Amino acid sequence: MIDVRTLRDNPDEIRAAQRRRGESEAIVDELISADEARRSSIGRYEALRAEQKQLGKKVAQASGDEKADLLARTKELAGEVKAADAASAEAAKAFDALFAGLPNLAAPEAPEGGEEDFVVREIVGEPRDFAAEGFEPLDHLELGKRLGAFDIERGAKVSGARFYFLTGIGAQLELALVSMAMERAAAWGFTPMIPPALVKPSAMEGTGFLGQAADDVYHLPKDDLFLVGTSEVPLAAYHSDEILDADTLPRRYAGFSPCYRREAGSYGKDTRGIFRVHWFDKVEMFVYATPEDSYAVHEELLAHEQDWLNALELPYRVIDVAAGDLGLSAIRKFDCEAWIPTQGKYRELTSTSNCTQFQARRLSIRMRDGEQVTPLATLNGTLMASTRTIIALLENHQQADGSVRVPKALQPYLGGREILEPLS
RNA sequence: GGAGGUGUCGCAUAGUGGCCUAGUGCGCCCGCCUGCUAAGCGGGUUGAGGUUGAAACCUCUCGCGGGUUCAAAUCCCGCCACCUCCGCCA
Repeated sequence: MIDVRTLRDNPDEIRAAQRRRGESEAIVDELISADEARRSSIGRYEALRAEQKQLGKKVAQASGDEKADLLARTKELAGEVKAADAASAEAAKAFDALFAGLPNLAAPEAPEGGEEDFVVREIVGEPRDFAAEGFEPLDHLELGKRLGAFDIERGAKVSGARFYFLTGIGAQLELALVSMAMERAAAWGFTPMIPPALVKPSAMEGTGFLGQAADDVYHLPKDDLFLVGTSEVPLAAYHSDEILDADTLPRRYAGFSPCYRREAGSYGKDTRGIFRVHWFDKVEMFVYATPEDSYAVHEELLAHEQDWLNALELPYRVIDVAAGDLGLSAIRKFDCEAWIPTQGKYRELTSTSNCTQFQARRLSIRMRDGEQVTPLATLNGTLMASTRTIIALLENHQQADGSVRVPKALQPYLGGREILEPLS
């Protein structure tokens, strides 16, 4: 959530952000009146409660008729206090429900508009000219079959559509990528983490995934637990209800976990291969920082992501995601999209968001800076999303004979292999 | 899954219905004293919210949520976490 004081003192800033996100401006006025109702009901309750406490002390000292009189008044008061308490709790609940649905502001730098209105920040590398090389590139599914890297049919047999087994070199490739990513992250000052992939509702709610994205989340009703769609969720909740010393910031974590996504509403989209799946594994960077530092940290995360894609020798572009496509929590978001030859387009491989204090307020994560205790900023960024990284590697580094070249930086993690050969 | 125990301020502990506006010790911060340090002395030391120009002030916060009562750290119920034991299990 954003700072309530912004709502009171500067509602136009929120209206402007809502407009740029293509979201309702009317919610601002609803929030303002809900906030007023909430505050006045708190005032009523507190006045009654203060009187009750005062009289309670007198009761203890009084005796005889005096005590009987006081008890009569105080008994009546007890009912009023209870009613006022209930009324203020209800008003608070109404406000909170509305407020929780309000997205973060949008950075002024974020492009205005929807999904298609991103701005290209940078293009790195050049897509290969397969025609010039004299062969038609195979898509990742075909390459995967020849290499024995994954098995879609049996994934569907065992778990359903959009599931797969990574097999043979595919499984080895993932482990190599994970090791390489974790090792690099550790060298950059990130603490390697393997977090739980099953979390309580508060963690899901706090990171903002039960809003617009709720349909995309797996829920286990019997235990009221959620399967995370990214380790951002447990890594953000890791320090919930804590006050961190500002001197210890930024704190950088790199989490490796499975990610589960229902992909509701994506029927018929990206059905071929393992591009869009219900489960994949990912190494995610997560940083707790001061709000002032968050902008620089965001650039740092982007630089790490680019460094990673450079090491894998993939052609890609960086886009500045438009306000309407930021999601609930982010104020700004950069995606790195790798070139997928057989699709003839750039597709998202990594994404980094600055959530400023939005998640920290929901999860109650604060920092102590001298005398001040204030919410801190959280940021996240993908380092290595296994399936899409494997797709990009196979397609971009394929050779005319169906083999795949292993980029130099990855070779040590595959026992020095330079080429992945088709099975037979 | 079953039985029992524990949960109080950063840490340790006191507190069995009103004198708790939660005491004490340690730690920490500020000051005094002192060749320096230590000791000693005095003061401060959870967080959230309301109100205000600001301060004063008020409300909430003794694991969490309900209940009983005029009044709850204290009594009752539910939940959570941790510990011990039994069962099951990678």
